[in-house]
Amino acid sequence: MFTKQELKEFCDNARLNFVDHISIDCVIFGFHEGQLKVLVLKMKDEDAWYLPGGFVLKKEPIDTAANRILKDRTGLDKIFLQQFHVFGDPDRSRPHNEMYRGMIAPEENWFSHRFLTIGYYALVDFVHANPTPDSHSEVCAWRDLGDLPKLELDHGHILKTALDTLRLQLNYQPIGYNLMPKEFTMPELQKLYETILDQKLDRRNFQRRILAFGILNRLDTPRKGGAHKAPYLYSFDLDNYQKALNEGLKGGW
Amino acid sequence: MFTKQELKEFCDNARLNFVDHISIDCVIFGFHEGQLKVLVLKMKDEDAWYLPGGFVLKKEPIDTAANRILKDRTGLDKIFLQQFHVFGDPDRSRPHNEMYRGMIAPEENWFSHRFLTIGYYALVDFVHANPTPDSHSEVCAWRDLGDLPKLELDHGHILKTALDTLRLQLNYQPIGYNLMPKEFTMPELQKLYETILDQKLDRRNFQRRILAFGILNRLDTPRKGGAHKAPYLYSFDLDNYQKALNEGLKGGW
DNA sequence: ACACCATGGTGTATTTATAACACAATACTA
DNA sequence: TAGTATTGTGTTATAAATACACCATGGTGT
Repeated sequence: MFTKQELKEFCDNARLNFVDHISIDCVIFGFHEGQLKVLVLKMKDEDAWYLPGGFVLKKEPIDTAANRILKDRTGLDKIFLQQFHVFGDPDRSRPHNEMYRGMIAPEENWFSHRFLTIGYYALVDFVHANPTPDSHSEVCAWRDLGDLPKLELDHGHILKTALDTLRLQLNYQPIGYNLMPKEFTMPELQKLYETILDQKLDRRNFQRRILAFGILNRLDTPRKGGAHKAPYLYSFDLDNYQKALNEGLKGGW
Repeated sequence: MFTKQELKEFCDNARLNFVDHISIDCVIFGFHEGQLKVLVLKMKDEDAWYLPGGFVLKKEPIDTAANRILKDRTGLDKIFLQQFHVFGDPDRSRPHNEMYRGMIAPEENWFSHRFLTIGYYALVDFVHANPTPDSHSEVCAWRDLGDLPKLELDHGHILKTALDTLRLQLNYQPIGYNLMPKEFTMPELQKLYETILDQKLDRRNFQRRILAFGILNRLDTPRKGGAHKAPYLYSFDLDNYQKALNEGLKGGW
C-alpha cells in the first residue's frame, strides 16, 4: 500500500515510462529438496500475496521486460522463460483499479483502469536465485506448490495455467537444465519429473527413456559420502539439449 | 488508406471505445477442395495484404473481442478460436505508426504508437463462411496456404506461428469438427490431416488411429453417385469430441 | 564381523502401439 | 465385360512403452 505521495510519484513515473494497459506476471518455478517451488511476493502492510510482475517499458520488447522482471526478483539472467498466455478479462484487475480510488485523480492514477497481463513462466536454479522484494512488497519468497498462500486477483488462475503448460511442455521439450544443479543423480532428476507431473514414475523406465533422449552425460565420479550406494552423477549435454529444445522430443509421459 | 477526415473520425472513435496499445490479429483457417485456406484482407487503394484484426472494446474480454472480429469477417459464431501468442516487439507496428504521421496530431493519432497484438487462430467451416472486408479493406478472401500474398508488418510471422501451433495441437487435440462439413468420408478427413501436416499418411493406419479416438460415428448410408466404390460417411460424435478436447489425446503423428 | 536394509544400477519378458504391406469389393468407363 | 480408380479390411513386422526381478554398494545396529 502506497502513501499518497509515493502513489503520485509511482504513477507519474509509470505513465512516463511504461506501456499503458499492459502488465507482465511471472510464474517462477524452482526445485529444491524434492519440492517444486514458486516465487511469491507479499505486499507491504497487507496479507496479500502476488506473483512477481511488472510493466513494459515504452520501447522494450515484451520478452525483455519479462527478463528484466525476473532478474529484478531473482538476480538471474539468461533463464528459460516463456510466454504462455494473456489474461484479458476486463474485471481481472478490478480490486487493483479501485484500490487507490480517491487518493489520486483517475486520469493520473496508473491503476485506475483495466490491465491485460501477459503470463510468463520461468524455470530457475533454486540455489542461485536471490529472491528480492520490489517496491510494493516486503517479502519475496519461495513457497512449495502444495503450500501456497491464497493469491490476489487472478494470480491463482495464472499459476494453474502455467503449471498446466509446463506439464504439457514436458511432452515435447527437455526441461531440467534450468531447474537442476550442474551435476545431479538420476533419482534426483526423476524426482523433478515426478514432482512436476505429480505422479510416480518407474525408476528403470525413466532412466532408459531420459538417456534415450541423448541429452545427458554421465560423469566418471559417482557421488561419494551418501548413506547408500554411490549414485552416478550426470550433467546435461548442452549441445544436444539445445538441439532437443529446437526440434522437440517425441512421445508423452 | 484513410482521408484526413476519415482518419480523424476513426481515431476519435477508437480512442473513445478501444483499449489502447492492444490489437488482435486472427489467423482464420478453412479447408476446401483439399486445400488449407487462410482468410486475408487487402487494403483499399494499396497492394497491401493483412490478417483480419481489430481492437478490444474497453469493457470487453479479449476472447469476446476475437470472436467479434471473427464474426465480422466471416459471419460465423461459436467457432474454435484460440489465443496462441502475443507479439510484442516495439518495432512490429512501426510502418503503421508512421503511416499517418503529419495528417493528424500525434496525440490524436490512434496509430501513432506501438501496438502489442494478441494472435488468435480459428478453424472455420469454409462453405458457411462469408468473407466480408472491414472499413480499411476492399478485399476479404480465402487464399491457399501455398499461394499467399506477402503480408504486411509481422503478419507473415504471425501466420507461421499459428500454423506451427496448429500442427502441435494436432498431437493432443482432435480437430476437424470445425473444418469439415457435417458428413464426410474417411479419405476427406485424412486429406485434412495431410494438408495441415504437409505429409502423406497411410490410409489404413490413419483410419485405425482416428477411429480409436472414438470421436467418429459411421453413418448407415454410404455416399452415392461417386465415380468409384461408395465410401462410408462419418460424422463427429460431439459428446466424445468434447471429452477428447478437454482430456486431450495420446501420442503424436 | 556380520546380517540387515535402504538405495542405486542393470536386464529381461510382456504388452501395446506404430509402421509397412496386400488383397478383395465397388461403381463407373471404355 | 474387362479395365481402372477408389474404398474397405485385414495381417505381419518392428519399435516403443510397461511391468517386473535381481544384483551391488555402503552404511546401520548388534
